[in-house]
Amino acid sequence: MARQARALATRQAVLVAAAEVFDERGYAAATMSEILDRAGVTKGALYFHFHSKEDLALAVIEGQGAWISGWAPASDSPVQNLIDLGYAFARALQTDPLVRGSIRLTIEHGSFTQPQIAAYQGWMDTVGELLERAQEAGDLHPGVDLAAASGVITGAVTGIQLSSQVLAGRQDLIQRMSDLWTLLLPGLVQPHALARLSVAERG
Amino acid sequence: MARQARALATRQAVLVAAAEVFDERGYAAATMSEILDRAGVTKGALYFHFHSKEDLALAVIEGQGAWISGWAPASDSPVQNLIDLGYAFARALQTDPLVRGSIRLTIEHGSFTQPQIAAYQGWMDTVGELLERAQEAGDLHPGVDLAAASGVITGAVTGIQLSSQVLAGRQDLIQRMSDLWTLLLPGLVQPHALARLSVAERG
DNA sequence: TAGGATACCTACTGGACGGTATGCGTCCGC
DNA sequence: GCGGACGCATACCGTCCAGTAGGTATCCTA
Repeated sequence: MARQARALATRQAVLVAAAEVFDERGYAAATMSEILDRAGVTKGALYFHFHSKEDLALAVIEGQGAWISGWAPASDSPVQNLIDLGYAFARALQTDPLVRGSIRLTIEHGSFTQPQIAAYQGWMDTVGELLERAQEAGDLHPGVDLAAASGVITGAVTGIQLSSQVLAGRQDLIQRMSDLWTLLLPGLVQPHALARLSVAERG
Repeated sequence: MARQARALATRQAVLVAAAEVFDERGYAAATMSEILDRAGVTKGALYFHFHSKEDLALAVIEGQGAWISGWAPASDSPVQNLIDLGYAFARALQTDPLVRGSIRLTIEHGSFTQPQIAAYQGWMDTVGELLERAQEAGDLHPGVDLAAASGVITGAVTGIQLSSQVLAGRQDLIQRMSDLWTLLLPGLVQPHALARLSVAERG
Protein backbone atom coordinates (compact mmCIF):
# COMPACT_ATOMS: atom_id res chain seq x y z
CA MET A 1 0.00 0.00 0.00
CA ALA A 2 3.00 2.29 -0.04
CA ARG A 3 2.18 3.03 -3.62
CA GLN A 4 -1.13 4.51 -2.66
CA ALA A 5 0.50 7.29 -0.65
CA ARG A 6 1.27 9.19 -3.81
CA ALA A 7 -2.24 8.58 -5.12
CA LEU A 8 -3.72 9.94 -1.93
CA ALA A 9 -1.52 13.02 -2.17
CA THR A 10 -2.58 13.84 -5.71
CA ARG A 11 -6.22 13.20 -4.82
CA GLN A 12 -5.90 15.63 -1.96
CA ALA A 13 -4.11 18.17 -4.13
CA VAL A 14 -6.90 18.01 -6.67
CA LEU A 15 -9.53 18.31 -3.96
CA VAL A 16 -7.92 21.38 -2.42
CA ALA A 17 -7.35 23.03 -5.77
CA ALA A 18 -10.93 22.35 -6.77
CA ALA A 19 -12.23 23.75 -3.49
CA GLU A 20 -10.22 26.92 -4.04
CA VAL A 21 -11.42 27.42 -7.59
CA PHE A 22 -15.03 26.63 -6.68
CA ASP A 23 -14.76 29.13 -3.84
CA GLU A 24 -13.39 31.87 -6.03
CA ARG A 25 -15.41 31.35 -9.19
CA GLY A 26 -18.42 29.27 -8.27
CA TYR A 27 -19.31 25.93 -9.79
CA ALA A 28 -20.26 26.91 -13.32
CA ALA A 29 -17.47 29.43 -13.84
CA ALA A 30 -14.84 27.11 -12.44
CA THR A 31 -12.93 25.38 -15.21
CA MET A 32 -11.23 22.04 -15.02
CA SER A 33 -8.13 23.58 -16.62
CA GLU A 34 -7.69 25.99 -13.75
CA ILE A 35 -8.14 23.24 -11.21
CA LEU A 36 -5.58 21.16 -13.07
CA ASP A 37 -3.10 24.01 -13.24
CA ARG A 38 -3.45 24.83 -9.58
CA ALA A 39 -3.14 21.22 -8.49
CA GLY A 40 -0.15 20.69 -10.74
CA VAL A 41 -1.80 17.59 -12.12
CA THR A 42 -2.88 16.43 -15.53
CA LYS A 43 -6.33 15.62 -16.74
CA GLY A 44 -5.75 11.91 -16.66
CA ALA A 45 -4.81 12.04 -13.01
CA LEU A 46 -7.84 14.08 -12.09
CA TYR A 47 -10.33 11.94 -13.97
CA PHE A 48 -8.77 8.85 -12.47
CA HIS A 49 -9.80 10.05 -9.01
CA PHE A 50 -13.02 11.86 -9.88
CA HIS A 51 -15.42 10.81 -12.59
CA SER A 52 -16.74 14.25 -13.42
CA LYS A 53 -16.81 17.89 -12.43
CA GLU A 54 -19.97 17.28 -10.44
CA ASP A 55 -18.40 14.34 -8.66
CA LEU A 56 -15.52 16.58 -7.68
CA ALA A 57 -17.89 19.23 -6.35
CA LEU A 58 -19.77 16.69 -4.28
CA ALA A 59 -16.49 15.51 -2.79
CA VAL A 60 -15.72 19.09 -1.80
CA ILE A 61 -19.13 19.50 -0.19
CA GLU A 62 -18.52 16.38 1.88
CA GLY A 63 -15.60 18.16 3.47
CA GLN A 64 -18.11 20.43 5.17
CA GLY A 65 -19.90 17.55 6.82
CA ALA A 66 -16.53 16.20 7.87
CA TRP A 67 -15.71 19.52 9.50
CA ILE A 68 -18.89 19.57 11.59
CA SER A 69 -18.34 15.96 12.59
CA GLY A 70 -14.84 16.83 13.71
CA TRP A 71 -15.96 19.69 15.90
CA ALA A 72 -16.42 18.97 19.59
CA PRO A 73 -17.92 21.23 22.27
CA ALA A 74 -15.47 22.39 24.88
CA SER A 75 -17.71 23.94 27.49
CA ASP A 76 -20.49 22.54 29.67
CA SER A 77 -22.65 25.55 28.84
CA PRO A 78 -24.67 24.82 25.68
CA VAL A 79 -24.95 28.48 24.71
CA GLN A 80 -21.24 28.98 25.17
CA ASN A 81 -20.70 26.02 22.88
CA LEU A 82 -22.94 27.63 20.31
CA ILE A 83 -20.91 30.82 20.44
CA ASP A 84 -17.68 28.89 20.21
CA LEU A 85 -18.99 26.92 17.26
CA GLY A 86 -19.67 30.14 15.45
CA TYR A 87 -16.14 31.37 15.96
CA ALA A 88 -14.62 28.01 15.08
CA PHE A 89 -16.59 28.04 11.86
CA ALA A 90 -15.45 31.57 11.13
CA ARG A 91 -11.83 30.54 11.62
CA ALA A 92 -12.32 27.53 9.39
CA LEU A 93 -13.71 29.81 6.71
CA GLN A 94 -10.59 31.91 6.93
CA THR A 95 -8.12 29.05 6.79
CA ASP A 96 -9.62 25.88 5.33
CA PRO A 97 -10.07 25.91 1.55
CA LEU A 98 -12.35 22.89 1.66
CA VAL A 99 -14.76 24.59 4.03
CA ARG A 100 -14.71 27.75 1.93
CA GLY A 101 -15.35 25.89 -1.29
CA SER A 102 -18.11 23.73 0.12
CA ILE A 103 -19.86 26.78 1.55
CA ARG A 104 -19.96 28.47 -1.80
CA LEU A 105 -21.21 25.34 -3.49
CA THR A 106 -23.85 24.96 -0.83
CA ILE A 107 -24.98 28.55 -1.15
CA GLU A 108 -25.08 28.43 -4.92
CA HIS A 109 -28.27 26.64 -5.62
CA GLY A 110 -29.31 25.09 -8.88
CA SER A 111 -26.94 22.28 -9.70
CA PHE A 112 -27.28 19.88 -6.78
CA THR A 113 -30.20 20.69 -4.53
CA GLN A 114 -30.03 17.48 -2.57
CA PRO A 115 -26.65 17.79 -0.83
CA GLN A 116 -27.23 21.50 -0.29
CA ILE A 117 -30.34 20.93 1.75
CA ALA A 118 -28.57 18.21 3.66
CA ALA A 119 -25.70 20.54 4.50
CA TYR A 120 -28.06 23.27 5.73
CA GLN A 121 -30.06 20.74 7.66
CA GLY A 122 -26.91 19.42 9.31
CA TRP A 123 -26.09 22.88 10.58
CA MET A 124 -29.59 23.53 11.79
CA ASP A 125 -29.64 20.18 13.58
CA THR A 126 -26.40 20.91 15.39
CA VAL A 127 -27.54 24.39 16.39
CA GLY A 128 -30.97 23.09 17.32
CA GLU A 129 -29.48 20.45 19.55
CA LEU A 130 -27.36 22.97 21.41
CA LEU A 131 -30.39 25.21 21.84
CA GLU A 132 -32.42 22.31 23.16
CA ARG A 133 -29.83 21.60 25.84
CA ALA A 134 -29.74 25.29 26.66
CA GLN A 135 -33.47 25.30 27.09
CA GLU A 136 -33.30 22.26 29.35
CA ALA A 137 -30.69 24.08 31.40
CA GLY A 138 -33.09 27.01 31.72
CA ASP A 139 -30.77 29.42 29.98
CA LEU A 140 -33.20 30.58 27.31
CA HIS A 141 -36.12 32.93 27.53
CA PRO A 142 -39.33 31.02 28.12
CA GLY A 143 -41.30 30.45 24.96
CA VAL A 144 -38.38 30.58 22.55
CA ASP A 145 -39.19 28.65 19.39
CA LEU A 146 -36.18 26.38 18.97
CA ALA A 147 -36.73 25.59 15.32
CA ALA A 148 -37.22 29.24 14.48
CA ALA A 149 -34.15 30.26 16.46
CA SER A 150 -31.87 27.68 14.86
CA GLY A 151 -33.12 28.75 11.45
CA VAL A 152 -32.41 32.37 12.19
CA ILE A 153 -28.97 31.69 13.63
CA THR A 154 -27.92 29.44 10.77
CA GLY A 155 -29.21 31.88 8.22
CA ALA A 156 -27.71 34.88 9.94
CA VAL A 157 -24.28 33.27 10.16
CA THR A 158 -24.51 32.36 6.48
CA GLY A 159 -25.32 35.93 5.56
CA ILE A 160 -22.80 37.54 7.86
CA GLN A 161 -20.12 35.36 6.37
CA LEU A 162 -21.24 36.22 2.86
CA SER A 163 -21.30 39.95 3.31
CA SER A 164 -17.97 39.84 5.07
CA GLN A 165 -16.56 37.97 2.13
CA VAL A 166 -17.90 40.35 -0.47
CA LEU A 167 -17.04 43.52 1.42
CA ALA A 168 -13.77 42.64 3.13
CA GLY A 169 -12.55 39.29 1.88
CA ARG A 170 -13.60 37.74 5.20
CA GLN A 171 -10.94 39.68 7.09
CA ASP A 172 -13.46 41.21 9.50
CA LEU A 173 -15.38 38.00 9.95
CA ILE A 174 -14.47 37.49 13.60
CA GLN A 175 -15.54 41.03 14.44
CA ARG A 176 -18.81 40.54 12.61
CA MET A 177 -19.49 37.30 14.44
CA SER A 178 -18.96 39.18 17.66
CA ASP A 179 -21.39 41.87 16.50
CA LEU A 180 -23.94 39.21 15.68
CA TRP A 181 -23.76 37.53 19.08
CA THR A 182 -23.94 40.87 20.84
CA LEU A 183 -27.14 41.72 19.03
CA LEU A 184 -28.70 38.28 19.03
CA LEU A 185 -28.11 36.84 22.47
CA PRO A 186 -30.29 39.25 24.48
CA GLY A 187 -33.32 38.04 22.58
CA LEU A 188 -32.45 34.43 23.16
CA VAL A 189 -30.74 34.02 26.52
CA GLN A 190 -31.98 35.08 29.94
CA PRO A 191 -29.93 37.76 31.69
CA HIS A 192 -28.59 35.50 34.43
CA ALA A 193 -27.22 33.07 31.82
CA LEU A 194 -26.01 35.89 29.59
CA ALA A 195 -23.84 37.19 32.40
CA ARG A 196 -21.91 33.93 32.53
CA LEU A 197 -21.11 33.86 28.81
CA SER A 198 -18.00 34.97 27.00
CA VAL A 199 -19.35 36.64 23.87
CA ALA A 200 -15.89 37.35 22.49
CA GLU A 201 -13.80 34.67 20.84
CA ARG A 202 -12.13 32.39 23.34
CA GLY A 203 -8.61 31.21 22.54
CA MET B 1 -42.12 58.30 -30.24
CA ALA B 2 -44.86 55.73 -30.73
CA ARG B 3 -42.29 53.54 -32.33
CA GLN B 4 -40.24 53.37 -29.14
CA ALA B 5 -43.08 51.81 -27.17
CA ARG B 6 -42.47 48.42 -28.74
CA ALA B 7 -38.73 48.79 -28.25
CA LEU B 8 -39.25 49.53 -24.59
CA ALA B 9 -41.48 46.49 -24.27
CA THR B 10 -38.93 44.12 -25.78
CA ARG B 11 -36.20 45.66 -23.68
CA GLN B 12 -38.26 45.05 -20.59
CA ALA B 13 -39.11 41.51 -21.68
CA VAL B 14 -35.42 40.74 -22.13
CA LEU B 15 -34.58 42.29 -18.78
CA VAL B 16 -37.19 40.28 -16.92
CA ALA B 17 -36.27 37.05 -18.67
CA ALA B 18 -32.60 37.64 -17.92
CA ALA B 19 -33.36 38.35 -14.28
CA GLU B 20 -35.30 35.11 -14.02
CA VAL B 21 -32.58 33.03 -15.60
CA PHE B 22 -29.84 34.70 -13.58
CA ASP B 23 -31.88 34.05 -10.47
CA GLU B 24 -32.38 30.38 -11.25
CA ARG B 25 -28.99 29.48 -12.70
CA GLY B 26 -26.55 32.15 -11.61
CA TYR B 27 -24.52 34.32 -13.95
CA ALA B 28 -22.11 31.80 -15.41
CA ALA B 29 -24.60 28.99 -15.88
CA ALA B 30 -27.17 31.29 -17.42
CA THR B 31 -27.17 31.04 -21.20
CA MET B 32 -28.21 33.67 -23.63
CA SER B 33 -30.30 31.10 -25.50
CA GLU B 34 -32.49 30.47 -22.47
CA ILE B 35 -32.94 34.18 -21.94
CA LEU B 36 -33.87 34.58 -25.58
CA ASP B 37 -36.36 31.72 -25.48
CA ARG B 38 -38.00 32.99 -22.34
CA ALA B 39 -38.23 36.55 -23.61
CA GLY B 40 -39.55 35.38 -26.97
CA VAL B 41 -36.98 37.52 -28.71
CA THR B 42 -34.18 36.89 -31.13
CA LYS B 43 -30.49 37.44 -30.64
CA GLY B 44 -30.42 40.51 -32.78
CA ALA B 45 -33.09 42.18 -30.69
CA LEU B 46 -31.30 41.38 -27.46
CA TYR B 47 -27.91 42.58 -28.63
CA PHE B 48 -29.51 45.72 -29.96
CA HIS B 49 -30.56 46.65 -26.43
CA PHE B 50 -27.67 45.15 -24.47
CA HIS B 51 -24.13 44.99 -25.72
CA SER B 52 -23.08 41.89 -23.83
CA LYS B 53 -24.07 39.36 -21.21
CA GLU B 54 -22.29 41.36 -18.56
CA ASP B 55 -24.06 44.52 -19.65
CA LEU B 56 -27.35 42.70 -19.25
CA ALA B 57 -26.40 41.52 -15.78
CA LEU B 58 -25.46 45.03 -14.72
CA ALA B 59 -28.81 46.30 -15.96
CA VAL B 60 -30.52 43.68 -13.79
CA ILE B 61 -28.49 44.71 -10.77
CA GLU B 62 -29.56 48.30 -11.26
CA GLY B 63 -33.12 47.16 -10.73
CA GLN B 64 -32.20 46.57 -7.12
CA GLY B 65 -31.08 50.13 -6.58
CA ALA B 66 -34.26 51.28 -8.27
CA TRP B 67 -36.27 49.22 -5.83
CA ILE B 68 -34.63 50.77 -2.77
CA SER B 69 -35.06 54.23 -4.24
CA GLY B 70 -38.72 53.54 -4.77
CA TRP B 71 -39.32 52.46 -1.20
CA ALA B 72 -40.65 55.07 1.18
CA PRO B 73 -41.05 54.81 4.95
CA ALA B 74 -44.64 54.82 6.13
CA SER B 75 -44.29 55.27 9.87
CA ASP B 76 -42.81 58.00 12.02
CA SER B 77 -41.02 55.38 14.10
CA PRO B 78 -37.60 54.66 12.57
CA VAL B 79 -37.43 51.14 13.96
CA GLN B 80 -40.91 50.37 12.67
CA ASN B 81 -39.76 51.57 9.28
CA LEU B 82 -36.80 49.22 9.50
CA ILE B 83 -39.09 46.30 10.24
CA ASP B 84 -41.44 47.29 7.45
CA LEU B 85 -38.53 47.60 5.04
CA GLY B 86 -37.54 44.05 5.83
CA TYR B 87 -41.00 42.74 5.06
CA ALA B 88 -41.31 44.84 1.94
CA PHE B 89 -38.03 43.45 0.71
CA ALA B 90 -39.17 39.93 1.49
CA ARG B 91 -42.36 40.49 -0.53
CA ALA B 92 -40.34 41.92 -3.39
CA LEU B 93 -38.17 38.82 -3.34
CA GLN B 94 -41.25 36.67 -3.66
CA THR B 95 -42.83 38.62 -6.49
CA ASP B 96 -40.33 40.77 -8.39
CA PRO B 97 -38.06 38.83 -10.75
CA LEU B 98 -35.71 41.79 -11.11
CA VAL B 99 -35.11 41.96 -7.38
CA ARG B 100 -34.60 38.21 -7.21
CA GLY B 101 -32.14 38.19 -10.07
CA SER B 102 -30.16 41.15 -8.86
CA ILE B 103 -29.87 39.62 -5.41
CA ARG B 104 -28.37 36.45 -6.78
CA LEU B 105 -25.98 38.40 -8.97
CA THR B 106 -24.97 40.52 -6.00
CA ILE B 107 -24.42 37.50 -3.79
CA GLU B 108 -22.44 35.65 -6.42
CA HIS B 109 -19.10 37.30 -6.26
CA GLY B 110 -16.32 37.00 -8.77
CA SER B 111 -17.48 38.56 -11.99
CA PHE B 112 -18.26 42.17 -11.08
CA THR B 113 -17.01 43.13 -7.64
CA GLN B 114 -17.65 46.83 -8.03
CA PRO B 115 -21.46 46.97 -8.35
CA GLN B 116 -21.83 44.23 -5.75
CA ILE B 117 -20.11 46.24 -3.09
CA ALA B 118 -22.15 49.27 -4.07
CA ALA B 119 -25.38 47.30 -3.73
CA TYR B 120 -24.43 46.02 -0.28
CA GLN B 121 -23.32 49.46 0.75
CA GLY B 122 -26.61 50.93 -0.40
CA TRP B 123 -28.49 48.58 1.87
CA MET B 124 -26.22 49.22 4.80
CA ASP B 125 -26.55 52.97 4.31
CA THR B 126 -30.34 52.81 4.29
CA VAL B 127 -30.40 50.59 7.37
CA GLY B 128 -27.76 52.70 9.07
CA GLU B 129 -29.74 55.86 8.46
CA LEU B 130 -32.88 54.39 10.00
CA LEU B 131 -30.86 53.22 12.98
CA GLU B 132 -29.35 56.65 13.40
CA ARG B 133 -32.77 58.25 13.56
CA ALA B 134 -33.86 55.55 16.00
CA GLN B 135 -30.90 56.37 18.18
CA GLU B 136 -31.70 60.06 18.07
CA ALA B 137 -35.23 59.21 19.12
CA GLY B 138 -33.82 57.33 22.09
CA ASP B 139 -35.29 54.02 20.98
CA LEU B 140 -32.05 52.03 20.97
CA HIS B 141 -30.05 50.64 23.82
CA PRO B 142 -27.33 53.06 24.84
CA GLY B 143 -23.96 52.17 23.39
CA VAL B 144 -25.26 50.35 20.32
CA ASP B 145 -22.67 50.42 17.55
CA LEU B 146 -24.66 51.63 14.56
CA ALA B 147 -22.23 50.47 11.90
CA ALA B 148 -21.97 47.05 13.48
CA ALA B 149 -25.73 46.76 13.84
CA SER B 150 -26.47 47.72 10.25
CA GLY B 151 -23.85 45.22 9.08
CA VAL B 152 -25.41 42.47 11.14
CA ILE B 153 -28.94 43.26 10.04
CA THR B 154 -28.05 43.48 6.37
CA GLY B 155 -26.05 40.28 6.54
CA ALA B 156 -28.66 38.44 8.54
CA VAL B 157 -31.44 39.37 6.14
CA THR B 158 -29.26 38.25 3.26
CA GLY B 159 -28.65 34.90 4.90
CA ILE B 160 -32.22 34.36 6.06
CA GLN B 161 -33.39 34.98 2.56
CA LEU B 162 -30.82 32.62 1.13
CA SER B 163 -31.57 29.73 3.44
CA SER B 164 -35.27 30.23 2.93
CA GLN B 165 -34.72 30.02 -0.79
CA VAL B 166 -32.63 26.86 -0.65
CA LEU B 167 -34.82 25.08 1.88
CA ALA B 168 -38.31 26.20 0.93
CA GLY B 169 -38.21 28.17 -2.28
CA ARG B 170 -38.73 31.36 -0.27
CA GLN B 171 -42.25 30.32 0.69
CA ASP B 172 -41.57 30.68 4.42
CA LEU B 173 -39.66 33.92 4.01
CA ILE B 174 -42.18 36.13 5.79
CA GLN B 175 -42.26 33.77 8.76
CA ARG B 176 -38.48 33.73 8.88
CA MET B 177 -38.30 37.50 8.79
CA SER B 178 -40.67 37.54 11.73
CA ASP B 179 -38.43 35.07 13.57
CA LEU B 180 -35.44 37.28 12.86
CA TRP B 181 -37.03 40.42 14.24
CA THR B 182 -38.28 38.57 17.29
CA LEU B 183 -34.79 37.41 18.09
CA LEU B 184 -32.94 40.54 17.09
CA LEU B 185 -34.93 43.46 18.38
CA PRO B 186 -34.46 42.85 22.13
CA GLY B 187 -30.72 43.33 21.72
CA LEU B 188 -31.21 46.53 19.78
CA VAL B 189 -34.28 48.35 21.01
CA GLN B 190 -35.15 49.45 24.53
CA PRO B 191 -38.18 47.81 26.13
CA HIS B 192 -40.31 50.93 26.13
CA ALA B 193 -39.80 51.38 22.40
CA LEU B 194 -40.15 47.68 21.73
CA ALA B 195 -43.61 47.70 23.26
CA ARG B 196 -44.80 50.19 20.68
CA LEU B 197 -43.62 48.18 17.67
CA SER B 198 -45.52 45.83 15.45
CA VAL B 199 -43.07 42.99 14.86
CA ALA B 200 -45.39 41.15 12.53
CA GLU B 201 -45.94 42.19 8.95
CA ARG B 202 -48.26 45.14 8.62
CA GLY B 203 -50.66 45.17 5.72
C1' DT C 1 -43.06 59.90 -51.04
C1' DA C 2 -38.15 59.56 -50.65
C1' DG C 3 -34.74 58.39 -47.40
C1' DG C 4 -32.70 57.69 -43.32
C1' DA C 5 -32.93 56.03 -38.76
C1' DT C 6 -34.84 52.62 -35.67
C1' DA C 7 -35.61 48.02 -34.37
C1' DC C 8 -35.06 43.71 -35.30
C1' DC C 9 -33.93 38.89 -37.81
C1' DT C 10 -30.92 34.94 -39.46
C1' DA C 11 -26.90 32.63 -40.25
C1' DC C 12 -22.63 32.07 -38.89
C1' DT C 13 -17.86 31.84 -36.35
C1' DG C 14 -14.15 31.07 -33.33
C1' DG C 15 -12.99 29.44 -29.19
C1' DA C 16 -13.34 27.14 -24.85
C1' DC C 17 -14.96 23.54 -22.18
C1' DG C 18 -16.01 18.87 -20.16
C1' DG C 19 -15.02 14.49 -21.04
C1' DT C 20 -12.73 10.27 -23.42
C1' DA C 21 -9.46 7.04 -25.58
C1' DT C 22 -5.39 5.26 -25.46
C1' DG C 23 -0.82 4.76 -24.25
C1' DC C 24 3.05 4.43 -20.93
C1' DG C 25 5.86 3.91 -16.86
C1' DT C 26 6.23 1.98 -12.19
C1' DC C 27 5.63 -0.88 -8.43
C1' DC C 28 3.78 -5.14 -6.02
C1' DG C 29 2.65 -9.81 -5.57
C1' DC C 30 4.05 -14.19 -6.62
C1' DG D 1 11.84 -11.34 -12.75
C1' DC D 2 7.57 -11.01 -14.76
C1' DG D 3 2.67 -10.16 -15.35
C1' DG D 4 -0.78 -7.25 -14.30
C1' DA D 5 -2.95 -3.66 -11.97
C1' DC D 6 -2.30 0.98 -10.49
C1' DG D 7 -1.55 5.75 -11.43
C1' DC D 8 -0.95 8.90 -14.47
C1' DA D 9 0.11 11.55 -19.26
C1' DT D 10 -1.38 13.31 -23.87
C1' DA D 11 -3.97 14.06 -27.70
C1' DC D 12 -8.21 14.50 -29.22
C1' DC D 13 -13.47 15.06 -29.88
C1' DG D 14 -18.09 16.83 -30.00
C1' DT D 15 -20.78 20.33 -28.05
C1' DC D 16 -22.21 24.61 -26.76
C1' DC D 17 -21.81 29.34 -26.11
C1' DA D 18 -21.12 34.50 -26.46
C1' DG D 19 -20.83 37.48 -29.82
C1' DT D 20 -20.93 39.34 -34.92
C1' DA D 21 -22.11 40.43 -39.81
C1' DG D 22 -25.10 41.79 -42.71
C1' DG D 23 -29.64 41.94 -44.30
C1' DT D 24 -34.67 43.60 -43.76
C1' DA D 25 -38.95 45.59 -42.38
C1' DT D 26 -41.16 49.42 -40.16
C1' DC D 27 -41.82 53.98 -39.15
C1' DC D 28 -40.76 59.06 -38.75
C1' DT D 29 -39.48 63.14 -40.87
C1' DA D 30 -39.37 66.40 -44.33
